[in-house]
Amino acid sequence: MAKKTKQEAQETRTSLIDAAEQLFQQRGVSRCSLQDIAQAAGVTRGAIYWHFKDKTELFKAMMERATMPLEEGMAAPEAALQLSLAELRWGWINVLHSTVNNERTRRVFDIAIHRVEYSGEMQGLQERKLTSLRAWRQQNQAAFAHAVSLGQLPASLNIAAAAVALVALVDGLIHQWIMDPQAFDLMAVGQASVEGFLNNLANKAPPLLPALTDEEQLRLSRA
Amino acid sequence: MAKKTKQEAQETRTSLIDAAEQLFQQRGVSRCSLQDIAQAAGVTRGAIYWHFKDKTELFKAMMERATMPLEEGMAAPEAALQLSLAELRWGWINVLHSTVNNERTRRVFDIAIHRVEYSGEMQGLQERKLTSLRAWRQQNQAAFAHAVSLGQLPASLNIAAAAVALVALVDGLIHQWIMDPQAFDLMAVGQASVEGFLNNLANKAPPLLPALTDEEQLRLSRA
DNA sequence: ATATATACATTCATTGTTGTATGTATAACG
DNA sequence: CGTTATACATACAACAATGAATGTATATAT
Repeated sequence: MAKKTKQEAQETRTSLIDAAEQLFQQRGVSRCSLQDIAQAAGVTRGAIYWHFKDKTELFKAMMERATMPLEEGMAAPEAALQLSLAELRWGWINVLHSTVNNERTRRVFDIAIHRVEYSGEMQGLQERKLTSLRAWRQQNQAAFAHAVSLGQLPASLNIAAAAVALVALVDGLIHQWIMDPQAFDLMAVGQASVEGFLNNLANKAPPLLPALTDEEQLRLSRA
Repeated sequence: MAKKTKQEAQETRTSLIDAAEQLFQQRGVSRCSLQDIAQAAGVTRGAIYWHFKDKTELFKAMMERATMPLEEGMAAPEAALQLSLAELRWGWINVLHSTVNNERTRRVFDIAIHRVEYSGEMQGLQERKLTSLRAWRQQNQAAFAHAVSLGQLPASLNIAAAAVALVALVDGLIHQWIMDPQAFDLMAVGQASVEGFLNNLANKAPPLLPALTDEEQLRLSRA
C-alpha cells in the first residue's frame, strides 16, 4: 500500500495505542495478539512492528501516554521539601479527580492493576511503579517533616510511617474503586479520608482502644 | 508407569500445586506452561490433566488452598453484627500477621496482585475477590454501626464511608508491602494505622486544614 | 526529476502450547 | 485372585502467535 504522510503515520501510531488500550482492558494483555490490535486499528501487524519493537514496547508507550500527565502532577523533588499540607491534600485530590473523570486514566489504571502480569519482559514496569511509589512516599514524608518544623504537626510523629499509610490509603481507595466503581463515591470518600487522616496526625486524643491483651500478643508470637 | 496409591496421588496433587505456586510467582501465570509446572513437580502433563481440568482450575485450587484459612478468619456474617471494635482490630492484625509470617499467603498475594490477568477464564476470580471485598466492607460497617449504638462512636459518623476507607487502608498497606517488603514494617505500621484510624473516628477535633479554596473548587469542576 | 527513505502490507517459517487420544502398570475392590 | 478403575506417561494433531523477510507505493529530500 501507499506510504502515508508523517502526520498520517502519527495518527496510525495513535490509533494503534488506542486499540491496544481498549483490547488490553477487555481481554488482558497476554490474551490479545498483535493481530487483534492491528485489526482493531484497521491496519496489519506490519504497522505495529514498524512503530514498536514488540508488544512490550507498545504496552510501555500506552502506559507512558496515560501516566505522563499524572507524573507531572507530582511536583519536582526540590519543591516537595516546601510542600504544605494543603498542597499535599490538593495533589491527592487531583489524583482522585483524574481517576474519576479521565476515562483514559481510569482504563489504564484498570489495565495496570488487573490486566497485566508483571513478569518477564514486564518486570521493568513493576520497578518503575515501585520507583514512582517511593517518590510519592518521599514527597509526603518531606511535607510532613516540613509541617513538623512549622509546629503544625507534633514532633513525636513518625513521619515515615505516616507517609506509607497515606499513600496506602489513597492507593487502596483507587484499587477498590477501580474494581467496584458503583460501590462508593471516590471523590467524596477520598477527600474525607485524606482530610481525616491529616487531621488525625495532629490529634493527641487518648486512645479509643486498650492495648492488645496478653493473650492476643501471645497468639501473634506463635508462628 | 505404575499406578500410585491414593495417598501418593494426593501427594502428587499437592506437589503440582506447590510447583504452580512457585512458577506462577516467578514467571507469571500466562507465561508458564503446564509443561513447566509438570516438570517442576517431577511428573508429566498427564498428571495435571488427571487432577485438574485445565490451568484455570489448577490456579483456582492453588488460590483456594491459600485463601481458605483467611476466609475462615473472617467471622460468620451473623457474628459480624456483634463484632466489637477491639475484635475488628484483632481481625485486621491477624490478616497482617499472616501476610508477614505465612510464606504461602505472601506468595499467593503476590500472585493474585501482580502475576495474573483477570480476564477471560480468570474473570470469575475477580468477581470472587469482589464478593470477598464487599463482605469485608459489610463486616466493618456492621461493627461500626454496633459501636455507634453503644455510644463508642458518634452517631454522625458515615459508617459506610468509614468501612470503605479502612478496608482500603489495609488493602493498600498490603499491596505496598508486597511490592516493597523492606520499605517498612507491615505489622508495626499496619497496627498503628488501624488504631489511628479507629481513634480518628471517635475524634471531633477541629479540622487541621481549611476547606478547599474557591479557586481549587473551580479547577476541579473543569473536566 | 530522481533517488532514497518511509510506512506500511504480505508472506513464510518456526515454535510453543493446548487438548485429546491412547497406552499401561498397578492399587483397590469384591 | 481376577477384574476394574485408577493414576498417570506417551504420542499426536492442530492451532495460534511471533518475528523476520520481502514487497511496494509514495512522501520527501536534494
